[in-house]
Amino acid sequence: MIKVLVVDDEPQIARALRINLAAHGYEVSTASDGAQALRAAAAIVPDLVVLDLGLPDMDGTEVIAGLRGWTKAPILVLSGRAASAEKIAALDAGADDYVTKPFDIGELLARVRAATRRSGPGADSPVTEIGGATVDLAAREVHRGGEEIRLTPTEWQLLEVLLRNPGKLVGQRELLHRVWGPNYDRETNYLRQYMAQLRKKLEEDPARPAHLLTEPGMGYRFRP
Amino acid sequence: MIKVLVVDDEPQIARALRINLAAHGYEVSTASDGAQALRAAAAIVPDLVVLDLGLPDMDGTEVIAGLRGWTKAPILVLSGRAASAEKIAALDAGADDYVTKPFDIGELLARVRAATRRSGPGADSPVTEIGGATVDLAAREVHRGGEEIRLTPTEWQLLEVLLRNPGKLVGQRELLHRVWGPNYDRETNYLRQYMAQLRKKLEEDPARPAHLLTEPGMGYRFRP
DNA sequence: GTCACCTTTGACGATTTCTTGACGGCCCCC
DNA sequence: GGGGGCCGTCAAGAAATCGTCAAAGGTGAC
Repeated sequence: MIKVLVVDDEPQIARALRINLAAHGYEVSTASDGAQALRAAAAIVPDLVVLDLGLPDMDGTEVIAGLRGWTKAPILVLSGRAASAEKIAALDAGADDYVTKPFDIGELLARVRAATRRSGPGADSPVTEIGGATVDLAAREVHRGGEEIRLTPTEWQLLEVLLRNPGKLVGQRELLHRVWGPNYDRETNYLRQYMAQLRKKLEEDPARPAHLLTEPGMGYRFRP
Repeated sequence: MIKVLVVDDEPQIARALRINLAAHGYEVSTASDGAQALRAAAAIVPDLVVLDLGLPDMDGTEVIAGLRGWTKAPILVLSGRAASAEKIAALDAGADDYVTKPFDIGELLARVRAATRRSGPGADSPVTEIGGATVDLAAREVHRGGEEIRLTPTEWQLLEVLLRNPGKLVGQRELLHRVWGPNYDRETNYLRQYMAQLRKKLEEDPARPAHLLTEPGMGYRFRP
């Protein structure tokens, strides 16, 4: 089932979207502000995000950037502003479509179909190899030698951020923000703790990691 | 170069699109009716199609269907009709986006960027060449002859400031401020120390630097 | 209430990185 | 020719960071 995350601070609109999307066979989650949206997205890993730009806590483009950091799921932006500059900013931040309110629900559904059609058959099961383990981010599964390995939610989030940036260094501040939230800046002991757990579960030789690498003083890197 | 096929029977609009797209680095072809469009598409295999629905010879959805039969290139539909039924029909026929005329050219370009961004993820981060080494600032990676070279955090910061101002002289005070903070003004020995380390790691002949140059009494300069 | 699991915290050597001081060579100016 | 300033280099102590172990909250299931 296709998972859709609806982000809107107006309960009526959120409710209307939820009902219509659910009626067409989508699995719908909702969030009412930017922080909630980012957390919910990390938790449920949606296939599509419908995002209202008029959120109370964050600028819309920040939310888009936060999502784009780790997911390629289509982002469909709703907004009351029809100004071209707004549209351009949102689209260039990483949004896939921009619909101005008031909108026709039928058209929105068609745009949702168009967006999911592209991304749907494109990616089957993006499995990543780490040491002797295979990681399936979409299915949230890790196997090693036929055995299934369980990861905790925090371990998943951390691993996902790293795997979505293969080869690239991810700063420790960025990791903390993405996994624990914007208020965490210096709790690098969290990173040490969870990186050690991930290595123990995934790496062939946890003491000498070959794929989950430390860049001293900067952050961590996943090497395929 | 990204190839765009513009299909419109109104010469003014087709011309305006061609000029704007070409100005932004796209390779543009044009067609003025549906049959031409399908033939041109088969010939040049575009990466994106901008399609006006009001064609003289065929219905717009037929053109979309004809393209969708063999290509997954994004189709961006232009139309004077704002009716939702039209939009839904076009989107469900296989279009990726639908823009009603009159449209803002900046917005259209943003939608083109959004559409091509999805389909063409073959964008590696830009690398800079220094001596025999390749520096990837985004990934925080340095290679030289297949070997990986490690830089410390301070070395990265210093190198980044220089590389982001290619060819330009950066004063030593500016370097100290950017890397160590606003309280450092005269600690030029830091610069000497770290410039020497960078040269040893990056330059072909560290004693006679070819890219990380000293401007005596002023500062340092990166020469590409 | 108890249990199992996950998250958060604290602390400690081992290692890397940063800072600091000193010395000689070079160039420019006097 | 002499002097001063600036740069490159080397070496060693100080500081920060990392991996690891251990244990204290928290939360939900039963």
